[in-house]
Amino acid sequence: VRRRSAQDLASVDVGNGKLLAAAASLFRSTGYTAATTRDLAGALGIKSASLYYHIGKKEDLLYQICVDSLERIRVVVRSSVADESDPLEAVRVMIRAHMATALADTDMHFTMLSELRSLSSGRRAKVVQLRDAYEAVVRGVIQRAQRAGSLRQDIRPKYMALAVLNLLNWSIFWYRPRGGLSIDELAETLSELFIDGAVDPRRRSTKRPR
Amino acid sequence: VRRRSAQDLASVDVGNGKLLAAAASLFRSTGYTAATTRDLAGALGIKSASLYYHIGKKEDLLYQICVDSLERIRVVVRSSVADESDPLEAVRVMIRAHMATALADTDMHFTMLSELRSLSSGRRAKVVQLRDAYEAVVRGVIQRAQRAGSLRQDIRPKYMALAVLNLLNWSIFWYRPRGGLSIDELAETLSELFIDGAVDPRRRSTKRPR
DNA sequence: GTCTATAAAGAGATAGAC
DNA sequence: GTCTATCTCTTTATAGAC
Repeated sequence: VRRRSAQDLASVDVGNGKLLAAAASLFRSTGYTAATTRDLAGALGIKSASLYYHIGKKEDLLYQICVDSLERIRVVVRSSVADESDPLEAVRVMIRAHMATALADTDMHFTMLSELRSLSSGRRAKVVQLRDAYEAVVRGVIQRAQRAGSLRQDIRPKYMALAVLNLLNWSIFWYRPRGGLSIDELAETLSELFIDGAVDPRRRSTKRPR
Repeated sequence: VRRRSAQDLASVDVGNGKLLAAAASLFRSTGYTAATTRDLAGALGIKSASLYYHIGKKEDLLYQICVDSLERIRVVVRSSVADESDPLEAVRVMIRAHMATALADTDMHFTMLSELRSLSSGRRAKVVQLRDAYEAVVRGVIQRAQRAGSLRQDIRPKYMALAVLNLLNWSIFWYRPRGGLSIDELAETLSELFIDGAVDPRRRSTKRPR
C-alpha cells in the first residue's frame, strides 16, 4: 500500500456543486468568453490543468448551468402552483416561487439569461427547449387565470407571459439583497404591480369595466 | 498631383455610423468578447488592420455604442414627454417613445444592456452615469404622475421605474418585427399592462379603492 | 484608407509525473 | 485529484508599403 504524500493531503475534492457555483459567479462578473479557465481554477484553489479532471471542456460548465437552473425553476414553480386552487392566487404564488428560486441561484440564472449565445448551436437548441418548457408553465398559469375570468382576456397569454417574465427575470440584473427590499417584498411589489397595475385605484372609477 | 491608383478606387469610406452599426450587430449575435476584429472588418469588406485607421481599439466601439444609445434615448424620451401636460398621458408617451427608440436602434440597445461589464472600469462608470441619468428621467415622469394622483403612491418611484424599465428594456431580447405585433402595438400592450394591470376589470369591484 | 506581414500576449486543452 | 510543462491556435494591435 502506498503512503499518502503531502500532495495527496493537499488534494481537495472540488465537487460538482462548488464547481458550477464558482463558474457561474465568474461568468456573471466577467462574462463567459472573457472568463479564463485559469481564473476559474484560481477561484477554486487549483491549477487550470486540474480543472480538466472534472470537466471535458469549458463549455460543459455553461451548458450545465443553463440546464440546471432552468430545470430547477420549472420543477419548483410548477409544484408550487399545483397546490393552489384559486387561479389568481396561483399567479401570485408563481411570482413568489420564481423570484425565490431565481434569486437563490442568482449567479446561475444571470448566466443562463445572458450567455445563451455562447453555447454551441446543438446545446443552445436544447437549452431553448428547456426555456420554452418553462415559459409554457408560466403561460399555463396565466391562461388558467384568464379562462377563470380572473385576468383580462384582451391580451394574448403569450404577451402576458412575456411581460411577467420580463418583470421577473430582469430584476435579477439589478436586485441587491442589501438594497432595501427583501426577496419576498420584491416579489410582493412586482406581483401587485403586474396584477393590479400602476394606476391609482381612485382613478379606476373613471374607466368603466367592459 | 498623384494619379488615383486601383487601390484608391477600391477604397470606401467606412463611415462612423456604418462602423458602429456593424459592430453592434456583430456584438449582439456573438457577444463583444467573442466577436473578433477580423469578423467585424470582414463584415465591412476590409481587413482588420484597416479597422485601426478608424478606431483606437476595439473597446472604443463598445463604449461609443453605449454612450450613443443612452444619450439618444434620454433626449428623445425627455423631449417627447415635455409636450405632455397630463401626467398619466406622459407615462404612456414615455413608453411609446422608449420602445420606438430602443427598437429602432435595437442592436445598439441590446449591446448596451448586455455588455456593460466588458468595458474598462473608468468607462463603465461613465456609462452607468448615463444610464442613471436616463433612469432619472423615467423616475421623474413616474413621480409626477404619482404626485398628481394618477399613479398609486404605495410603491416607491424607484421600484415603479425599475419595473417599467424591466418591462420595456428586456422586450428587446425577444421582440421580432415579424413575430406579430408592430412596435406601436407592443408599446400599447405594455403600456396598458403597466398602467391598468393584468387583472380582469370586472374583478376590480371586489377591491375597494383606499 | 487599405493592404501584407508580424509582433506579443493569452487562450483552451493535453501529456505525463506524482 | 492535482501538478508542471507545453502545444497549438487565436487574438489584438502595430509597422510600413502602396
